[in-house]
Amino acid sequence: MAKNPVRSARTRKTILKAARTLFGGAGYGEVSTPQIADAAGVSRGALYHHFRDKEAVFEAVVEAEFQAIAARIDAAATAQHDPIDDLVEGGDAFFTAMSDPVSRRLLLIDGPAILGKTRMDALDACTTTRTLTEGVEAAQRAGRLPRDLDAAALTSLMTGAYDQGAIDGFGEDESRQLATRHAIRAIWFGLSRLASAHTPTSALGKGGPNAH
Amino acid sequence: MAKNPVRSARTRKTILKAARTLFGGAGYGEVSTPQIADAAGVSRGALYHHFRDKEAVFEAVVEAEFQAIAARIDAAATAQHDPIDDLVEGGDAFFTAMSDPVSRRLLLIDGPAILGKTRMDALDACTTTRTLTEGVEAAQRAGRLPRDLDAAALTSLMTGAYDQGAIDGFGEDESRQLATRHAIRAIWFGLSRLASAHTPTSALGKGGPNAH
DNA sequence: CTTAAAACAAACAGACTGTTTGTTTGTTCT
DNA sequence: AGAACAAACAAACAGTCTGTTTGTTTTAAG
Repeated sequence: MAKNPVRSARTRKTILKAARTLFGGAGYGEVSTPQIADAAGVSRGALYHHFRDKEAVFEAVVEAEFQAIAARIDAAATAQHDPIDDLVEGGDAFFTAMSDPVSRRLLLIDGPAILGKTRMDALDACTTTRTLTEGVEAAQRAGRLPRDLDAAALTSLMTGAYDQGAIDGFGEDESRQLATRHAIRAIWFGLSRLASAHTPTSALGKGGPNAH
Repeated sequence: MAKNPVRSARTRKTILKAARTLFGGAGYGEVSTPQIADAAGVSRGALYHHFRDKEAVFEAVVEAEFQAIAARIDAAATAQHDPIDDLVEGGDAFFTAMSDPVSRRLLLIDGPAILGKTRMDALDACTTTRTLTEGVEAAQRAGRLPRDLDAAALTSLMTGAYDQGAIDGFGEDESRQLATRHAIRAIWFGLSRLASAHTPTSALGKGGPNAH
């Protein structure tokens, strides 16, 4: 299939590097294939030799970005004693990784719009979401998160919270970043309180403080 | 400015209706201005007479969508005794409104990517986000949410949770929708537990169950 | 050294965007 | 009512982009 794998890999990498900067800076719709080819120092023909179309270039960029982020999260994952602490730890690593505006644009803004939920989930399933899902399930098994909550639904909600927190909170100053980290910690610990109190969460609501 | 306001409003509305269906169905990038003009039964000239460019059409569609959703949420907002119940109520109305896949695509997927955070926030500030922000601040004043949490940061996180919950949970079956509503209720009640317990949230973490 | 396939370059066809130029419709003032 | 004028709409145009096709260079294998 590959007659000259070393050259192929080199130009492919060059194209992806240029594309990442452009897509992450201006957004998918504002970047043209001539721009990418010029920035990479290759012809448009070369680009279309290595990638089916513009969207395939973007998808490859996003996939690489996911893997890079996942690697950084895994590197920061030092197993704590408490599964809740593990979740907080992983989330903090995610936030730190998302300090890069290019990563934010690629993974959180343009990715879902261009590739769609299905393909984004497929790319994400093996990386950042996996960490969160496993963490939630482990915490439920340990009784540190309410067992009657649907793990997939909760994971989805918390993913959204992390993503939005990164978008809104990490283009800003340091104090806002701390406030974001603090708030998400509070969400985890609040849920953990519900698990400690032996009240089914379905019995909650429609009452004053500490209704029972 | 408008010499013939009745005709103007009529065609503008026709264009927006056609554009909403197309944008909400196929996505901004896959819809062309000839398509919109054809679907609306007008010429492309008419379209560009009423709107500066394709993006302006999309922005108008999103703005109208925001207002429609906000109206539905306000209509469902029956002030409860407890501010937490108010928050849950408003969120449920949001989820119900987001059962429409067109709304989801416009407001949650394409909107942020095409218009960007700044313009989306400007459109959202007077509608759905306002409800949530006010609810959070009211709950904090009432001591039903931890006062040491940054209201803006928490609102941002919960907005993300609601958005992702709508995207992931409301294209699916009924049981998943219930699980999503249940999980977000648990988040609110968990936070409310932290406020009831007189523990500063900053003191939480790095400990077993009910550490103190 | 020859050769065949991969890697790359360049030219091309179709489509789309935004602008310009021209025509119709409706209002307003006398 | 009729002239004058501006908004509303239609159609043609220029420039750009995407994806394909055709042609050239490079490189590994025989």
